[in-house]
Amino acid sequence: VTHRRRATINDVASQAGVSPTTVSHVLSMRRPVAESTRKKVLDVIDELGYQPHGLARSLRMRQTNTVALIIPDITNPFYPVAARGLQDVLTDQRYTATVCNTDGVRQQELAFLEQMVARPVDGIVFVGFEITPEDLRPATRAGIPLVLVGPQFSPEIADVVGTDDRVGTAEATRYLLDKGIDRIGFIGLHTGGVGPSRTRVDGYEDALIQRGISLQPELVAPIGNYTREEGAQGMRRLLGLPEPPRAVVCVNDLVAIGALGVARECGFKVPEDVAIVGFDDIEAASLVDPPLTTVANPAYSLGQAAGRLLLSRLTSSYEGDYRRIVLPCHLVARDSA
Amino acid sequence: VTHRRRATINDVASQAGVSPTTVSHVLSMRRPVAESTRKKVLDVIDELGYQPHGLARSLRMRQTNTVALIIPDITNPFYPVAARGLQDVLTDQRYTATVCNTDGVRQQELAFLEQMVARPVDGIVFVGFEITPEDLRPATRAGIPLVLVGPQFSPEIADVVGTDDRVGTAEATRYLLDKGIDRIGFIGLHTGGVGPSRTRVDGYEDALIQRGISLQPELVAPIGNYTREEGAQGMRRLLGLPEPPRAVVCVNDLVAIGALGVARECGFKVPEDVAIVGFDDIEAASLVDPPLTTVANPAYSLGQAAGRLLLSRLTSSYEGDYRRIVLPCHLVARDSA
DNA sequence: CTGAAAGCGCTTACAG
DNA sequence: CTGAAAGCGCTTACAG
Repeated sequence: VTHRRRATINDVASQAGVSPTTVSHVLSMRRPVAESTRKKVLDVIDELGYQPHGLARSLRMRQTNTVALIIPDITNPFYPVAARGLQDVLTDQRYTATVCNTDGVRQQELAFLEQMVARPVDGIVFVGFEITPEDLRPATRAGIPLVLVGPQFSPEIADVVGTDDRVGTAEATRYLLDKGIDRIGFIGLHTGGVGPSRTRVDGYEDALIQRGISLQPELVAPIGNYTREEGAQGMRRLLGLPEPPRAVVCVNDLVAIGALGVARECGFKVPEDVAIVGFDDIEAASLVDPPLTTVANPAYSLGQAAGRLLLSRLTSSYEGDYRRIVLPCHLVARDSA
Repeated sequence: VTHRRRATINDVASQAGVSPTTVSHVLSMRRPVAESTRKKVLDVIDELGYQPHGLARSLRMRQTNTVALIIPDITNPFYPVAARGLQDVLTDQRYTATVCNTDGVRQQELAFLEQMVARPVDGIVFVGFEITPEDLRPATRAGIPLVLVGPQFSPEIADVVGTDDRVGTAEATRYLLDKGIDRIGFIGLHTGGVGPSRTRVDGYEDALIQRGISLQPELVAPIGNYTREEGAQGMRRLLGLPEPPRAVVCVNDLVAIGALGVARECGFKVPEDVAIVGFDDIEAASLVDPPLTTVANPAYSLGQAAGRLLLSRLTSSYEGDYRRIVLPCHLVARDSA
């Protein structure tokens, strides 16, 4: 346990016989320093193992090089990929990300937002389910750039990135209709706030309406979380209907995989008796039996895009209008539908 | 874009007609404040929307409430679960985690370690592949508590948590031997540093030796990364042998899933022609076809344990010897072996 | 080419 | 019950 006090810039200065000002400048190179003193200072820095204290520098420079990533749950396989996209972009500019899991619970979303604003971080990437523009006030008031992730947001109060999932689910639904199936269900209308499920349900409805098929409310199964368990539950409800659907569009792959399990348990053959399509194309989608037909969601690119939007305001000092980036998604036809 | 300057403790103080000292104390409750002034201060705080500046507080209190999680890749499904375990423990004590992806590259591991020490963070959870005790000097010198994750570490320089995977792979190997298979391969000896693969190979060898079966070096396929692709490659090599193995133990599930795909491509039936067992029991393991026999790795508990070890030094000011927590793992028999 | 001093926004001995 | 002042470790006008 041999830790002596960490060396400060003053230690370096006195040992090198110069002022802290000069030490600071040899490090930042923001003004010329005589070669001889520069060398001397560098030697002492090396000898003492001096490293500038990041916090002190941040306080002074009003810049922390830290960004918050607020998501529902890193354990949901969509987010690690998005997080990686974000981090790869941030790392290039020496920014790091603090990740917060909210479980999509409004109270937690608000708490983390406030905590991150208080710290403060330089920017926030927010994947919020229950959040409304009003809730973002703390961040905007503090002048902290924000990127909202989700197709349901409009760029009124922050930059926005999202997937064009309304078109995506519509495409998936049309794919089913084209197979001659017209009794199609949907699992995953979020019982809580608005959430991204709204746009996906919309796409599903778009396709049906476009083909002149009347919407049947009982074919839409709401769930509280986007997990296998809830997907299974939703599927049980749908299959328990007097006249069960012949195909089901799911709000995401996890839910679809849950539904898949239940279908088989209940003796339904997939896709013959009931076809299933997911959303996201997580790694597991291609691994289940049968491999899942799904809509590929460009998670990594989404994370990158969010990072770039943020960095444009942090490092390129962009101050223009809020922007909206909508990434296309596309159907990946496999065997479950 | 209506952000006025963030209110400081001085703003509150002057507006409330008291000293910053008093404002600080009504917030920290570390000394009594007259009820009337307390109320007055609270009102002003509310009015101005004042929130203490976390950085300033951290600098003064020498405590940042931030922990670094340094891992190879959040995209590898083992880590999100471990990260969640860690974060759930941290959140209770108002700590947050910054996550760093090193891709298991030594240079990156060192760079992030240094960066986090410089910040500084209060503690570090390190899942290092290429790291040696020497490399941790920057952290220990700075007196920053460290938790090393991996079965290959001994608690000489930091607290350690790991899975008993030597015993786990031995159990898996014995399971195959008990099925009458004695030509068994191993995919995933890491070509780079020591890494956790060493202990898993050891377990595999333990079981063979125990049964008096001689080790065949050509049956051990080294790979550079623990991915599906590399797993596939390793399997191709093994199946290309003049006398291919009848079963394969894989360093983790991703590798096993890669191997599974290749086996089928090459016309081998699993488990009849070649049995496959993985390690970790990630979510996808139960979803592939056939469902993977694997060794369950308690990722979430591992993350929790790491968090608790860290917090014991950060909040309970434990200063005793370094501890080592080894969590048991167990075989989950499914259909691939 | 270099330094003294102020200040980022807090907390906490010290004093009354 | 309360406040003035020092200090956490930096950076940066300002001055010479």
